[in-house]
Amino acid sequence: MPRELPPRFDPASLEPRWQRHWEEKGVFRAPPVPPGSPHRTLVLPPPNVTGILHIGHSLGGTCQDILARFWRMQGFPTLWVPGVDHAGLATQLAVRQALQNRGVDASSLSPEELRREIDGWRREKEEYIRTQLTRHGFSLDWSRYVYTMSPGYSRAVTTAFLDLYHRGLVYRAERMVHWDPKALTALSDLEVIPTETQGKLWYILYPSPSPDAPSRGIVVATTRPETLFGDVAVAVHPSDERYRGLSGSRVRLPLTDREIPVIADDAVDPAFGNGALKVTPSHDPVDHAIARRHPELPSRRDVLDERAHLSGEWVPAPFQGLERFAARRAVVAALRESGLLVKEEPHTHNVGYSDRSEVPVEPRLSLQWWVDTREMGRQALQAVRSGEVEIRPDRWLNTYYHFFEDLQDWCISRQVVWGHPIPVWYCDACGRSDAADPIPDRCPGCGAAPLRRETDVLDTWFSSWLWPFAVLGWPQKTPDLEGYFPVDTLVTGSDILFFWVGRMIMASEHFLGKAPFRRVYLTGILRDAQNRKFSKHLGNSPDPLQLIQLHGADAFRFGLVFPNPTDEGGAWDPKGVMESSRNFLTKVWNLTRLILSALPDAMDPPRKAPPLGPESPVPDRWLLSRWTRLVGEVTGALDGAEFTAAAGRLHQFLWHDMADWYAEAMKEAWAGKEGEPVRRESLATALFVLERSLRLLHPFVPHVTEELWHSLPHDGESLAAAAWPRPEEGREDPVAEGQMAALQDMVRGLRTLRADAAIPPTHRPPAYVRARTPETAQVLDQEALRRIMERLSRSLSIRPIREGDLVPSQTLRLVTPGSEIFVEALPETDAEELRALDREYDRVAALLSKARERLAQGSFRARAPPQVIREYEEKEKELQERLDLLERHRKLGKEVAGDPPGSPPSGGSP
RNA sequence: GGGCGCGUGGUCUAGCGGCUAUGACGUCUCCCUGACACGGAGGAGGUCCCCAGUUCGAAUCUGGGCGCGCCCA
Repeated sequence: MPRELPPRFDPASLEPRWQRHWEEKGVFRAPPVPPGSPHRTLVLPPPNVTGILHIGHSLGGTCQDILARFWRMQGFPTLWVPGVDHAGLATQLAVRQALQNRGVDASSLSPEELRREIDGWRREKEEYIRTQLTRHGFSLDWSRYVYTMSPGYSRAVTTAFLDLYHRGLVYRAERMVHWDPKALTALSDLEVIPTETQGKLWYILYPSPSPDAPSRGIVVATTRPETLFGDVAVAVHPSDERYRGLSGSRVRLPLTDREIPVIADDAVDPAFGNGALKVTPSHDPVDHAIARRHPELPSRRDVLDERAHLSGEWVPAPFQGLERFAARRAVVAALRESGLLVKEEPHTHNVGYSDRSEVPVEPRLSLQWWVDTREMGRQALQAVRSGEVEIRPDRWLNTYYHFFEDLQDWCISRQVVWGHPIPVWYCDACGRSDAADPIPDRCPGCGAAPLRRETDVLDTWFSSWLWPFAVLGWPQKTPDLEGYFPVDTLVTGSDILFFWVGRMIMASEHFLGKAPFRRVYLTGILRDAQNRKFSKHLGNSPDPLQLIQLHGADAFRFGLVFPNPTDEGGAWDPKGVMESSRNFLTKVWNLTRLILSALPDAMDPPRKAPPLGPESPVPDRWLLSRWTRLVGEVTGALDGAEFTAAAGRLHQFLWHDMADWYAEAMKEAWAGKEGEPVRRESLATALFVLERSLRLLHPFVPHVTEELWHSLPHDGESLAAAAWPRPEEGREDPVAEGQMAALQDMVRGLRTLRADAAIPPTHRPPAYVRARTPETAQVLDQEALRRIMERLSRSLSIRPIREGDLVPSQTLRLVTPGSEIFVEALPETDAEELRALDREYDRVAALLSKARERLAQGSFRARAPPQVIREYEEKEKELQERLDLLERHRKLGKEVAGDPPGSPPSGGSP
């Protein structure tokens, strides 16, 4: 039953009410589906339990919720799985910090105690994240909630490891890794943030061993002098003239009595420094590769320990135990003292910082577990190449190809306590080792017990790459896995295209033989008003929950999707954006109030479109026609994941078409007597279009649309479960569209004239209008439309005239594309109007000469398609006519002071 | 250094061979007109980054340059 609405809406009271309603009705609970039957699936990229959701999560979640609600309304069984990620190292470090704030030293705890601490923390955060997601209004199926360290999910991780291990695709090897010397673990590439750093470049003389040598030595440029004790050679480019003949000779390693060879290698950049490179195989990946290419060189010579302190047999006594930056100062001082420091210059370069502990990462040789990605990478590349997986926007395709064409093996071991254990055992008695779950009590080879368990844990990405199928129950063949896999669209940020998206495709192709999703939609990365990424470090990311409390979830969601494109990111200023989307929602709210207040008490729910005919009011026919096209456009846009375009069309339609023109045109008719047929028919149209438009808008702003929908006559108990409209429900009406456009053209002309001439709002002069097009003439013939025009233009009367008809002399004049307009006015009001006439004359003259130029071109007439030539000719004619009228009006305007009454409007032609 | 992408009123943006270049925000003027001042009406504001080329015709296609961003070294 219709009921009263307050003039403003209060999201804080209305939103939680609908969230409870959906939850109680189980609207988001996905039904079981038989394999192969139509359905839709989404999986929420699991946020880290470490922290709280940020704006990027809100953006991705909103896009997914729009799809989920759209699909559900289209009638598809739809599953959207929520979950969180244990986020290994990140969580461990956060808890370590929290403990420290409480005065507890984490390293004093046993791994078991630390794990318990972390798990307690995780439960707290989990709850908050769930609240955050719920308050967005996301239509997640919480009965399918997944946590990556739950027993079920952990089984998927172990199964995946064992499978790869037994196929020989997981191996253990000593390689160069990113090492975090503070957290004491290897890091993935993702966890290393290249940071532009102001450093120095030191030029160091590596002297010749004997005084009678042809040169005094080689000057090497380096940013890391402290590693020189680990040098095994000096390398130069083979074609570098400066060092011709030196390859094969030897130089002395500064600050030691050792000698190292000079070698030639292509990897050396002759343009960097002096073109000579110190080769430190244990502490630089490039150097390591060089050393391996030269079998005569040792490929390992560690001088930094796991905490990045100088240590080991190669480090001279005075430098032993120095921390890396202290060591750097000490080495530079010693070099300066011994005269081997040739020069130092400022140098800006990229240094990798640990995203977790924020210290520079140390390249380090260490024994780690690796995934052989050659075959899986090939499949992941193929899945996208073949179109099995679609990437949107497609400009990311090249980036994706580029990455997978040069894929490196993947380091999956981490030296932390918080993560999935690696199911590998070692027998210290006989040296055997193998992978098994659970690990055996005693060694199957020699019978020794107990076995030593691998203490490294798995990289978090090794669990999240299984997400799209592990959340559905894999490795078990659950009904969800059989019915709902694969996922339709994966929505995530473009920054994890490789680290997550690519690896999920690898995993799915390998373990299930098909792609995990049909489409990937990459959202942009939002930035703040100063164009900085929203990030934890900068502390510039507002908590979405606060924004929701402040402005409402609906305004927040709409502001994320419109007007900034969801795939572009860019500057996003919460204040401005939220205000404008809230204004839009208030507009929709009030439009509903207006229609509601006009509605008769006993109005049926709009079950189908009113049967409008040629006799029905033009604005009603026009609105239904526009709406019919709107349905097609919004549906098409959502099918193509064009969220911003869909939102923009709805915004345009509801605000400008429906509220500004349609409601303004009809509200006088609505205020008429109960029984009038026009009134009833028009309100039926208004109700139908409004109710159906609320359905279209619902996926974007679910709460407010639900509230409004319930205030209108409606069928069903939830808008979220209402059917998605189809264009066939409406009707296109080109005639009404043409006439309405003509009406708008005239009304705009009249309004412009009033404003230009500064006619006071209370003054309602009569207006004379001559049609220049058939549509304009049709409009002027209809009394009802003239009434509407009078209202919209605040004219006393609209009087159609013909060429040559007389109008009062004291008139303002205007020529629009479809009409010629005269408004009775006082002489002193028209000075500005004359200036406007002049401006318009110049503008039209410019357009005309452009069109003329084109037509005068012989080659244009010879080569352009006839259709285009005709268009230009018509345009020229129209512009010419308009220009003539403008010219006459200008002349008349200037003579107006002395004009006798009753002068012809357009130059007095017969 | 290599690769990819993007440059459209003050800001963000649509358009991707032929409309008088779209819209939002901001700004200016007038208006509290019976849904809404979180509003209405009307303005001002543009070398479509620059230079060549292709074409009858270029914001749109091609090449080069400049600027910015991202990814990989």
